[in-house]
Amino acid sequence: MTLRLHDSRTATLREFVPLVSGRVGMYVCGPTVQSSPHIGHLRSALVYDILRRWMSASGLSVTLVRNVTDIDDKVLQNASDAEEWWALAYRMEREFTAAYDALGILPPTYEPRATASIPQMHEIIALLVERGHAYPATDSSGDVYFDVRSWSSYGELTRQRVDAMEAATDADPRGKRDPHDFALWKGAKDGEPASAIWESPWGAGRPGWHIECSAMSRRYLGDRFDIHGGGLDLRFPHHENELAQSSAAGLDFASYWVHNGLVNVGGQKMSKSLGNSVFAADLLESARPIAVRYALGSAHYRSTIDFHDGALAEAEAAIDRIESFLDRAERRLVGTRFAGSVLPVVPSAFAEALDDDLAVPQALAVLHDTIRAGNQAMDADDPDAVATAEAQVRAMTEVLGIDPLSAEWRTAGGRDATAAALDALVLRLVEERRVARSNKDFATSDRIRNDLSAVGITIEDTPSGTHWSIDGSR
RNA sequence: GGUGGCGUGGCCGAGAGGCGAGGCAGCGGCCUGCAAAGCCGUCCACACGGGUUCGAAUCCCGUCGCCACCUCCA
Repeated sequence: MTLRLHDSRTATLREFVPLVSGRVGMYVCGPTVQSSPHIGHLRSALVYDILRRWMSASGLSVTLVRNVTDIDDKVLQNASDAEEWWALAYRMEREFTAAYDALGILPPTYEPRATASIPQMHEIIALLVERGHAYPATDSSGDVYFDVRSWSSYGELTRQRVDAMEAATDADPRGKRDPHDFALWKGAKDGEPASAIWESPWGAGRPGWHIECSAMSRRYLGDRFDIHGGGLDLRFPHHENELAQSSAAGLDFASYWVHNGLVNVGGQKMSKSLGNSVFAADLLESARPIAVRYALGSAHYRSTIDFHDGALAEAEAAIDRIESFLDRAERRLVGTRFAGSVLPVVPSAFAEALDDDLAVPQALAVLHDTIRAGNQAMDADDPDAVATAEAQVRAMTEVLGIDPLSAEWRTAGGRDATAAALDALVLRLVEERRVARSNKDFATSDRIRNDLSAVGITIEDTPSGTHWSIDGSR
C-alpha cells in the first residue's frame, strides 16, 4: 500500500516517496507563542499527529519537527512591564503543550525554539546576500531584505505572479527595493529590550518571521526533507517566503507541501483580529478531551471545519458508541480463549482510506462498520468474530488517537480508592435491584435505577449481568 | 485585479459518470417486566438553468450564492 498526499505546491495528489526509504522527515509550523492556544491551533497539530501516527503505523520511521516561534513582533508587543517577552513566550508555550497533551497529540520528535537557532539563520541570510538574493536596507535601519525580483520563481507555491500581487498596504517600504521584499533580519530599534537583540554581520537586531523555519528545518532535517506542513493561512506569505529563501540559498527544501484547512466559528472566520476565537481551555472544559479530539479530527484535513454548537455532542455520541462496543466486547470475551486472540491489524479498507490523502471520514466509516459487525457478532454469540472486530477497532482507534482504552484517556478510570469505593456502593445497589427484580418488585428496581440515573450512573441489563457506567466514561 | 476553494438529505460529513459512505437526530420494529445498550427497517439528497451521454451529484457551458489568501494568523 502506498500513501498519496495532496501536494499544495503542485496542487496534485502525489504518491509519497520518502527521500530515504523507510524514513520521513516532516517539518510543521507550530505556533507563535504570543497568546493562548485556540481551536485552530489544536486542529492543525491534530492533523499532523494523525498523519504521523498513520505513517508510523505503516512502518515508516518519522522525525517530526514542530517549531516554536518565541521571538516576533507580536510577542514583543504582548509583553509588558510585568512580564518580559521571554516570560510570556514561555508561559504560552506551556499552555500549548498542556493543550496538545490533553488532546493526546503525541510530542513531536523535537520542538526547536526560534531563539535557539539564530546562527543557523545567519548562515542562510549570508548565503542569500552572497548569491545576490538579499541586500541590506538602503536606509540605515540595519534590516536585511529578500530580493523578490531576483528570484524568478517567487510565487510558485501559491501560483501568483509578483506583478499581479496586491501591494502590501501595511508594509513599511523603507529601504526596500520592491514593496514585496520581505525582511530576513530586522535591525534593532530604540526601546527594544536588550534580551531581544542579537549581533549579526549586518548589525544588531532580530530575525524576520520566515527565516526561522528555513533555518530550523535545515538544521534538524537537512537541506532537503520530505514534508512541510502548516495551516492554510500560512501558505502566503509565510511558506511562499520560506520556499523562496531556502531555494534561493541553494537548498532543496521540502518535497511535499501539506496544508490543513482552517476552523470557522459559527460560519465566520476565526482570527485574532476578529476576536472570535474559541480557546483551547474553554473547549476542553465543554467536553471530554477524547470527544474534542474526535470533533476536530473527524473531518478531512483539507476541509474547513465550521465549529458549531452540537459538534461536541455528536462527537461525544460517536465516542460513546466506540466505548460501549469495546466495553461490551471486553465483557463478552474476558476469561475466554478468544480474549486477545487476534492481532490488532486495521482492515484493508481503513488503510486504503488513510493512504488516499488521509481520508479520515472514510476511515471512520470503516470503523463504524466494524463496530456494527462486532455488535452483530455479539448478538449472534460469535466470540471469534467479536474478537476480530475488537482487535480491528482497537487498531483503528489507536491510529486515530481515539482508543478509549489506551493509557492517555484512562486517567478518569477506576484505579484509585474513590473509584473502588464507588464501585462497591453501586454494586450493592445493583444487587438490591437484582433481588427486587427477581421478586417482580419493579417499583423498587425502577426506583434504584432512577436514583442512579439522577446522579449520572447508567444501568444496563445484559445476559451476563448488570453493568453500570458514568455518563460515557467507564 | 490576481490565486484557490465551496454549495450533498432535519443536522454533521464523505464520494466524483452506473452498486443510496458513515455518524447524529426522528419514526417503525426486534430484544427487555419496563428501560438502557445492541440489531433490523425507514426517511432515496447533491444550489439553479442548459448541454454531452444509453446513463450526470460526478463531465462541459452559463447563472446565482458563499468563503479564503494576496505580507497579523494554525
